[in-house]
Amino acid sequence: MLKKERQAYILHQVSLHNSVLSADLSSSINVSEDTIRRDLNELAESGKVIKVHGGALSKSFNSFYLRSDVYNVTSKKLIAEKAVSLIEDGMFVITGGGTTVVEMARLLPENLKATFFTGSIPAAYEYAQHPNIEVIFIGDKIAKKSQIAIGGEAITKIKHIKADLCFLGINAIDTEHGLTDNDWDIAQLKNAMIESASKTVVMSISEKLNSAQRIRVCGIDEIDILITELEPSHRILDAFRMNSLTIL
Amino acid sequence: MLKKERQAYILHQVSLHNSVLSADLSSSINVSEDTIRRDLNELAESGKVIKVHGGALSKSFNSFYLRSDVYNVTSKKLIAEKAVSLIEDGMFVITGGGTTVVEMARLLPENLKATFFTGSIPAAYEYAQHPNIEVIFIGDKIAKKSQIAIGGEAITKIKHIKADLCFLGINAIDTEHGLTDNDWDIAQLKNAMIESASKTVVMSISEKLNSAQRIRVCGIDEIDILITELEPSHRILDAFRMNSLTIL
DNA sequence: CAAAAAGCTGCAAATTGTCGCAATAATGAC
DNA sequence: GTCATTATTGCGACAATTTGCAGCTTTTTG
Repeated sequence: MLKKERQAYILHQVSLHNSVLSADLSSSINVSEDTIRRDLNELAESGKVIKVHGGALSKSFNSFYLRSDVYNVTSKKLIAEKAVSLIEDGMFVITGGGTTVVEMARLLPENLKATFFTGSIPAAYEYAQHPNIEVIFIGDKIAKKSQIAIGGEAITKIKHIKADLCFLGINAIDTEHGLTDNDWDIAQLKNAMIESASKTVVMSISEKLNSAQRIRVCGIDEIDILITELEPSHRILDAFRMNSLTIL
Repeated sequence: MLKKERQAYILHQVSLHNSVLSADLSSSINVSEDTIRRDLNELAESGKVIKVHGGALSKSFNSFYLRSDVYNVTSKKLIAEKAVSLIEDGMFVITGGGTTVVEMARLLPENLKATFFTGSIPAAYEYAQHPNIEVIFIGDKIAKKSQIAIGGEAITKIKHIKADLCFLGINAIDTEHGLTDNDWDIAQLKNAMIESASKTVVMSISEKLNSAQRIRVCGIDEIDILITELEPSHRILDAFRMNSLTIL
């Protein structure tokens, strides 16, 4: 079998099954795995497949999420960067959904090894792109608006988790009412997450500070760390600092 | 043998087998390999064949494999359309992941009201875009390659579901080995889904018919409906029809 | 962390390709 | 018919490509 012919066969198999193993190919065409590897390298270099340990993947498979964020991206990136610095190797982290969390997911350093729990589809998708992170999806009925799993099932599952950190993007926070939200199910979920984690980190752009919504998630005293896009010393944050929150 | 005659013979062989080896030609026409090479060079220069190390390939050879990408999309759409026609209002449907399933998700009619269970992130994302569909995500550890939840947790959850229909995109199927896959976890998952549903529908482009992978998912008798891009009466499908599968 | 699997590097053997050259066949002019 | 010219072919030496193997490193997995 000619080299090109073999590579064409490999491409064909990849497009057929979305992935191939070097060992399978080797035995089905009767050439050494070295040869297959060299073929895969060439195909990967010319961009026809994506090479992975042990085989190759179809290129078209992984790209269904378009990055179409618009609003407050730079603030959210700033927040996300501060958030990432809190995560250490080996940690169990539970996170909600929302754009800030997704932004954080994208900024996780490549070599970080940790386990992430989430019920948010976009967040889970981002975590799954990361090479060293274990992703556990907390399933239940999916709320359309927020693309997050809500319901008793999810809450029970969350209660069985003991995480080191909980990251939440939030809708409203003030020192009087604490953390509030406008969706009952989401509020329950966030509450459960907070109770399951040793430390709770809330992330918010400064606009949302000192505002309140209808439904209470938890009191200010259950939150440990507050991250905004501002300097930690900014005076808007004074009130929170006085409630013994750590400000980043 | 005249030069032109020889080249015509070579062209004939190429169109017949899609590829030729210089050594084979040399021995079958009794000329030196040098001569063959010179012929191949000329044929390649005038664009009649594609020359490669050791021989030559038919020009249509490459486009045959390149076309298959595009061509597969349309077949997958065809398959998805047939699949959609099986779903009725009020049904409980459980589905796997994979491109065919995602394609089906995109084609669900706007007014359809049904409940969908899945553990696939891309599929759940698509279902969640639909206005009238309830989406239940079956959570567990996410397998990176396939973006699908796998593990005992997911399987237990699936076993508690009683669905009307199960849709699976598949890797390989034949009448002898039944449904087979190349990933152990995915195979377990598919098996659980099949057992939880009254009717199982498998979707496959015809190229995957009559092929087998390493791990068995279930026997052919546990499958009810087979959908391919072909006409149901196509003779490739005869073997499956004889196993009392409904073919669409 | 240790065993197993996969990958990489350098190397040697085999195959294939190229170039120049000479022998031969074909062609056309005389 | 003869001769010169040209095209074609095969040969030998050398270059390039391809492939498998052994030893070692990296990655994965339990």
